[in-house]
Amino acid sequence: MRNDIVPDIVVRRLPLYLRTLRQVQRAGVHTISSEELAQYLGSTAAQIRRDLSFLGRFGKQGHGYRVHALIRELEYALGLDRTWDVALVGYGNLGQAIAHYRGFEPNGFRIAAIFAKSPDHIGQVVNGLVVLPDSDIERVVSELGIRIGIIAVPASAAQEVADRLVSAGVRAILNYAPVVLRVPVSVTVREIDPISMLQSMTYYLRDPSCDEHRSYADGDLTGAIRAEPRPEAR
Amino acid sequence: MRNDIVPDIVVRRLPLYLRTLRQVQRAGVHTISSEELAQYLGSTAAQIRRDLSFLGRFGKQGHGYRVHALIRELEYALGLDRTWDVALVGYGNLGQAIAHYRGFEPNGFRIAAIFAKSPDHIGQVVNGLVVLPDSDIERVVSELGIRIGIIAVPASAAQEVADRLVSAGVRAILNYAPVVLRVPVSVTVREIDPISMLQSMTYYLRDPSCDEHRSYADGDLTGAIRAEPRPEAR
DNA sequence: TGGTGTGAATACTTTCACAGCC
DNA sequence: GGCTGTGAAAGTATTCACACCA
Repeated sequence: MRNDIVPDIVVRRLPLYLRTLRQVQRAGVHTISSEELAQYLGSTAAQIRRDLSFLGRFGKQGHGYRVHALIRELEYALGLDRTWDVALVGYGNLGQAIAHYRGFEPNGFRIAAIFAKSPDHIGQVVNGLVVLPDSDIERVVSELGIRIGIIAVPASAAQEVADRLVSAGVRAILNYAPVVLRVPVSVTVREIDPISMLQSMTYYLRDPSCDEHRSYADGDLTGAIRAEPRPEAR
Repeated sequence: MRNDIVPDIVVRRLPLYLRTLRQVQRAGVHTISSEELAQYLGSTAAQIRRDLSFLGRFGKQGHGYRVHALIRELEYALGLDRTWDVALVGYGNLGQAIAHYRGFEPNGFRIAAIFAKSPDHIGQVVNGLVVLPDSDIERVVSELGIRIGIIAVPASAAQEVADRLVSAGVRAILNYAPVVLRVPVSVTVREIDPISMLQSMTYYLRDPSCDEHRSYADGDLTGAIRAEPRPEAR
């Protein structure tokens, strides 16, 4: 296992490799080449080989990768050979949708505490979990040793929530609020911002007539996994 | 207005600039320097100046940028000087949460049609909109001239939905399903995948003791807007 | 004086292409 | 023969640093 630092851009792609490998495994595939995997991912064989080489040498020349073994390696590298407790803050529309989402558990994440500010929400029960007042964040999160937080509160409250989570020991935050959070470098933040995504896509939609800067030349696929989807092509 | 092609990575940052500018505008600020804006964004002044220079020369030496004028320029560049109709496909937990989200309209997006597969969902009414059967996608989307789709269906159905949306004329897709969609290059796709985000963050959480590759040297902030948040620091 | 816009330098990422191995 | 792992090249993105300007 090489421990050259793995670039963050590579780390972000690893879960997609994992997801795809699990999929082909379910389909009964035991061995896969970088070329085949690239096909599934809309990526390139070279990129996949390079990315995986940051973690180690898992392939067999002439054969490709053993799907099962590679899944294990990725799970290990990503720290997914265990279950992670998560604290959810916010129980409005979005927070409730997140709390009811059934995709966390099968992927190794468990919502272990839910916090809200509104008295309407506090005390509600979801999946056997009582929604707690946000003033309990510090105590409960640190008592449970939770390292991951999900922020689903309005923008105006997000920074305060982030500060509390961090002071309670959280070191990874999934932020649904449309604000840039200020956190120490020891904390990783990932933003989910549908509005920004829509707003950046409209750049490519404006004015479908004067398209001279978008000359969709080849029949290539989007390749959502590539560094830059380049909807404007070459 | 320069029309050098704007790199996609820059296009993706423009909405964040817009969001921040609107925020400071609400706070009564009329003029802002790249340095101040960078402060708000956890970015750098040079990056902001470079990014904006792809769109034109909007600043005044010695003064900075007029907030109002810059907002207008960004709105124009992003095609946000109008309202965009959006088709939502999927009306499960997630689709319902999206349908009820109040953040689209104030940002220039309007859910103009909702489609579902399940008979339980078809016929329901939200915001005066009847949930239609997904077999209507082609007809309704093309009749309404909708160019933007949101996919909130299970992974197994996502590709088929994408194909239908595209054949109905959609050219931008916000995809909540955990699959890589195959679409023509003329279509832009942005993925929202909380599980992948969590799974990539756990990379930085494994094994808090042997931290030799993470030596959070400086007191820098996360800078979620930078190309690479580099939680592993230098 | 203070801050923009941008060449030039640096840093990072992807792709090419091939030696080496199963 | 077929496919990995990786140097080297090419391509992008960020940062520096400064001429220039209001």
